[in-house]
This record gives sequence, C-alpha cells and structure tokens, in this order.
Amino acid sequence: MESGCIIKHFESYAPISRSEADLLASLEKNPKEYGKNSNVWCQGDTPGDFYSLKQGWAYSFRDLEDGTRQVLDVYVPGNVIGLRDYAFRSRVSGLRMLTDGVLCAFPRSRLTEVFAESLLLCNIFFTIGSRDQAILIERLVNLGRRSAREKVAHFLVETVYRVDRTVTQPNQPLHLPLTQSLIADALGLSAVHVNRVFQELKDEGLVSSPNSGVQLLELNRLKEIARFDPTYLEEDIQAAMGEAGQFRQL
Amino acid sequence: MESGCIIKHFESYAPISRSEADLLASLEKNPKEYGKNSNVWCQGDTPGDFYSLKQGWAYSFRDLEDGTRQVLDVYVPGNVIGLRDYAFRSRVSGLRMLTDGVLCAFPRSRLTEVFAESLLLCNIFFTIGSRDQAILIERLVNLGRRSAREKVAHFLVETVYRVDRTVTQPNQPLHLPLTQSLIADALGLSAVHVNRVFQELKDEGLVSSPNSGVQLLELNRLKEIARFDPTYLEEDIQAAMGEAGQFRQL
DNA sequence: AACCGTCGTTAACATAGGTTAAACCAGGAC
DNA sequence: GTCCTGGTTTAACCTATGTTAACGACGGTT
Repeated sequence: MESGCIIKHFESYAPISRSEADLLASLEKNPKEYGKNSNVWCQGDTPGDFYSLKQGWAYSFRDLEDGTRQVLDVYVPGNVIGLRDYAFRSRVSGLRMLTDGVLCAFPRSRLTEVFAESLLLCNIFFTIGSRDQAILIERLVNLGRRSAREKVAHFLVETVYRVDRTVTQPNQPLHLPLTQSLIADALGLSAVHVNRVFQELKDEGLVSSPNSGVQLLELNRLKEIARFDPTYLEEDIQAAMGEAGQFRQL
Repeated sequence: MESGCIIKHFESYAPISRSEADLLASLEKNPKEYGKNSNVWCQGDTPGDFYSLKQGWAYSFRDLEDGTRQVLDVYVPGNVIGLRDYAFRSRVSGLRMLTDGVLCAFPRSRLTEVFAESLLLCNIFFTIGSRDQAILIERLVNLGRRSAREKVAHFLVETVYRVDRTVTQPNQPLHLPLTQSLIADALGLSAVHVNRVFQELKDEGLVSSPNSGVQLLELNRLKEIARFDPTYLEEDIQAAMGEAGQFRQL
C-alpha cells in the first residue's frame, strides 16, 4: 500500500519500469488527511501542487456571483486532480472533500522534469488530460441536451463506471456518497427537482437512499434511461503511443 | 505565411528555437481546403491526425440519438484541434467547418516523438490541453447556471476573446460567423429562444446581424451581462515551466 | 425569372423545471 | 435527553424556455 498512490493508478494505464516508479515516488510528498467538506484549495488560489486522491471522494466546483454554484467534476479514489490548472496562474475551480479522505500532493514545478525523464510518464499524464476532457465533453452533452431524468441517470451511471471496480466488490449493490444537492449543482438543476426525479427512480426500484448517499439497484435500467455509452471512458494509451511506445528506454 | 500555421500559433506561447520550428514544420502535411459545412471527421472515426486551423472557422459537436445535437466548441484560426482524442480509439466528437477554411494535418503517431525531442513543445501541447479544459469548464458553468440571456452574451464575448486580435483590426466592429441555431446547439437552447434574446439585444443596440453572422456593437455591455471574467483564457506557460524552462537545451 | 434551401422572425400555446416555504429526519455536540 | 445542523421531502405556485407552425428574406442554382 505504501507503494504510493500515484504509482498504482499509473500502472492501470501501462506497465511502468522500476526507475519510473522511483521517479513517481519521488514526486509524492507525505499523504495528508482531509476532513469531509474541507477545502483543499479555492478558486483563485495560486496553484502549487497537483494531487492524487488516495482515499475518499472529492469534487471540483465554481462559485458564482449570485450565490449559486456549479459542480464540475467528482473524483474517486485513484484520480489525479488539478492538471487542469497546469498553465494558469490561478486555479480555475475550487476543490473540496466529499468525504473524509487522503491526498498525496506533488509539486507542479517538478512535472516538467518528469516529462524530461520519462516519455511514458509524459504520455500517461497526457492521457489523463485527454480522459478528463472526454468526461467534461460528456457532462456538457448531459447538461445541454438531456432531460432531468436522463441527466441524473447518466451522472449516476458514469460515476459508478469511474469507481475502480477492482476495489469495489463486483456483485455488491453500488453505493455512492453523493448528496442530492451536489447532484443538482453538478447537473444544473434545483435540489427540489433532483428530489422529484429520485422519488420516481425509487418508485421504480432503480435506486434507494439509505442513511446517506445513493444505492444503485438496477444499473442496466439506469443505463437505458441515460442511453449510456461508455466509449468516452475507455481510453487506451497504446492507441496514442503505438505498440513500440512501451519498449522505449529511458 | 508559409512558415507553417502551427509554428505561428506556438510562438504565441513561447519563443521557439530554430530546431523546434523545424520539428514542428516536419509535422505538417500539406494544408488542405475544406468547404463550409463539410465534415473533417465524424464521431466514432478512428483518430489518425490532429489539425491546426489555418484559415476559417470550425466546430466540434456530438449528435444525439434523438436527432438533437450538442455543439462542444467553436474553433478560430490558429487553434489546434483534436488533441482531445489523443488516447482514444475513436473520436469522441465530430468536426465540421463553419466557414470555408484550410486545415493542416499532423499525424498523432508523431506526437510522442515530438515530446521526446523537445521539452518545450511538449509543454506547449500540455498547455493547449489545459486551456481547452478551462474553456470546457467555463462552458459547463454557462450551461448549468446561467440564464439564456447570460449564456448568449457569455458565448459571444468568449468567442471574440478567442479570436486572435493581432489578426483582427482593433477598432473595427467585431464580426463572428455564427448562426443562431449553432449558438442554440452550443448553449443547450432552442433556436427560437436564441432568436428571442437576439431581438432583445438588438433593441438595446448591443448586437446586430447583417447579411449573416453576428456583429458585436457594445462589447463592454455584453461583458457586464455575462459577468465575463477572462481569467480562464489567460494561460501562461511560464507559470508551468518556471523561468528556467525556456533556456533548456534540446 | 423562377425555384430552392437555409436562416431568421413571430405568434400561440404547452411544460419542464424553478422557487419558496414548511415540515421532517438522522446524526453529532453538548 | 435536547438542541442543532445538514440533508430530504412535499406541496402550491410560477416562469423561463421549449414546441409547433407559418412566413419572409436572402443567396445560389437552373
């Protein structure tokens, strides 16, 4: 477990060598715990570090002038967070914990060095950026052209897909630590209306909400409602680097 | 002019060396002309090339099952297009010309080589990805949490900001080759309603629509309406690479 | 000149989703 | 136990935006 949280995540993209693992390990400063609802950074802050999310859930968001907010993305364990601010002098969005969790920080200033030392890692970072964009694109489609019912279903299904299923028990009911008002702010809806949709979905036996959070009971029905097509989550670094890529030497 | 269209664009991020310019030049296959409304690629296609937009305007979009569509982004001369598909086996969105134009293609397979040969170019590509994300984020906020009037104003102002003002005559009225139904599809609105807000804006003397396209007459008023904050367009590669970055040798 | 297709415009009507507000519920702090 | 607080639930009411449909203006084609 102390193999470092970035490393494990990166291995899911491509086999990485000993030296590359060392390089990644050198990036990580000490893991740090954050309490539920605590801010990791705020929009406008000067970006110093990127993070990888070792435990727990987080979300990025923008607060608007009129007191309303837009949730931009939800992060699940394993995700690399903050690359989006790579070339900016201030953070374009805030980051807050959705649950208690642990983050590993690594300094932005060292990213260029990593690029220089490992082409594979460079490609993986690029792949992550590409995937992040694909997710944003899909969220855009969701916001722009789907009904509230479809939006909610799509968001739930996507989130399940993003959870690393190697961690989740395959056949267990799927539990997401999302609140209804978070979902509302992610989908551009009011919390009241999200609740209306939830009542429907509950009546149909597709979801339930125990103490807190959401349980997905009928993933397949939800996929149908959302017309969910997971292509946009199936990135593949081989497609980018070609077969030869991974045999390159340092 | 034949210095290559990518090169000019990249120089706007950082001074690039002779050898880097040569490297970039080697990427470009022949510029090719595309007619208005022609498809450059379709969603689902196997991604082979990236493009830089030398002349004219283009837009990326997704067609939905119910016949509706979502416009994802509009591209103006100079933009690099398609990086988003970097790590995917099929294009996540289609690309179509908004006007007649010229594109330069460069093969994805060579991008890794570029990364290997020039750290600066690698960083610039990363910066472009970062900027693309910032634009998507802002579009998300626009779709999720603003009124139709604000959406339209914001979209127009953003688009003006993205046009390279070194090309545009500074004090000329700003003309954008956008159609109302494109704007509708970009903002998740109906064409009819976009027209309604256009009537308003025209009555107030903020925009006009001559033969075709949109003229912005009162940019400052539009910015107010949109509560436009251009921070998200002001990326800066120095922030990422640090001061030392650009003095590195090949 | 006549035709056609695309885009813009307008009006009448329909509805999904917003707003407000009040009650409720569970868990944590004391 | 009692109080709070953050989240959920319900209901009544309201409005921004969608839908449909018809017409007009323009540019390109034959």
